[in-house]
Amino acid sequence: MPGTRLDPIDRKILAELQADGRMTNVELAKRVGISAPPCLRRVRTLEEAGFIRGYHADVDARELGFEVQVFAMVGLVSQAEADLSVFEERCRNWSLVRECHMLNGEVDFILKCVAPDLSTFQTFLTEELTKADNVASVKTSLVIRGAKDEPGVPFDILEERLSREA
Amino acid sequence: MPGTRLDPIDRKILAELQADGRMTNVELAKRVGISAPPCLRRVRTLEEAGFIRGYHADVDARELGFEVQVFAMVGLVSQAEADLSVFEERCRNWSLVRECHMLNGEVDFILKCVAPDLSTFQTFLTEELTKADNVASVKTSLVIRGAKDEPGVPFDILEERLSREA
DNA sequence: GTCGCGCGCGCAATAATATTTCGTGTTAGC
DNA sequence: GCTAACACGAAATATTATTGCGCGCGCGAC
Repeated sequence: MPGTRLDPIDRKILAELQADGRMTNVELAKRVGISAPPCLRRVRTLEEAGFIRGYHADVDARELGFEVQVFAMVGLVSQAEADLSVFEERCRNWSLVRECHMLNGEVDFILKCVAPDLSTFQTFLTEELTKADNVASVKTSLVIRGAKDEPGVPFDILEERLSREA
Repeated sequence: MPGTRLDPIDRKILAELQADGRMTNVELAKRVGISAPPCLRRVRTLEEAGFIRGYHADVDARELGFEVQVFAMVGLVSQAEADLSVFEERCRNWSLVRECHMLNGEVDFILKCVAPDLSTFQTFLTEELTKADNVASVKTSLVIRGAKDEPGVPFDILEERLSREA
């Protein structure tokens, strides 16, 4: 809701919980400078308003044996809305595919995929992805190494922007 | 540690905490079928062993006014290790850049960026990224819409694979 | 085989945290 | 200036986390 403007305390709460989602409410309250009860109420409100979608443990995929990470650029034959939706739904059902974003430009979709090894991915690629209806082209790139991986919101930019407005 | 093999209960714990990182320990214990104290001990062990890197609230960027998401493919002039490291370090310091992965193939890096609006991103692109030392080429693609975004490990594939081994 | 030994569980007690209840101060609107 | 809505914080209560044992199981030594 754009009408529901957040105050500095709410933004601090979001930033803190983004950094550490299991922080206790008393610790959070201390950090944002209010007492525990109103702090908890704010968190609940933020959750219900959709600012917080959920909480997740960040599990190390590599430690669990998922050695391979691949970006796949997919071009479709038809870009009619119905066909786009069908492809998106298919991506949601492939658990190797962790992300699927529709792009502008020459490529229609970018997929981020994870697999235990290359052969598992290759099987998926040749037997599932490229064979899927409406898929015209697939170009893949293996991730050699990750340099930064911090899903989330850059709160520093948000604060900077807000202070400039004021 | 590849020596430290996880048992089915540990994997269930990881899967549950990935799905809901704020689940109480008693609830988690109930779900994995053991009592609370050993469950908590397992969680702590998994954290210390690095299987769990941390916990994060999933904050809705769009609700906070970050309307623009962009993938940038970056080519460098030099791929010498020292130069790669320099570029990676720079990415870590750009808060617009949330992810940075080194790729094989024609492109050296893929960056996932987030910005409040297009002009903010364009400024970053023209004033920072393309002007940075060693950057040879940048090709950007705007995300039109997201169809799936579930960072994490596909535990169903892990279980399938383990049962096949047995 | 059987005797320990180590490991991991669960019960019970304690400490910490979450959550509810309620009284108070502050502020916007009239 | 008065009132109503709102958000805070103190205190009480309910839940949860955490610690401290004692027990049973499985495994290796003898």
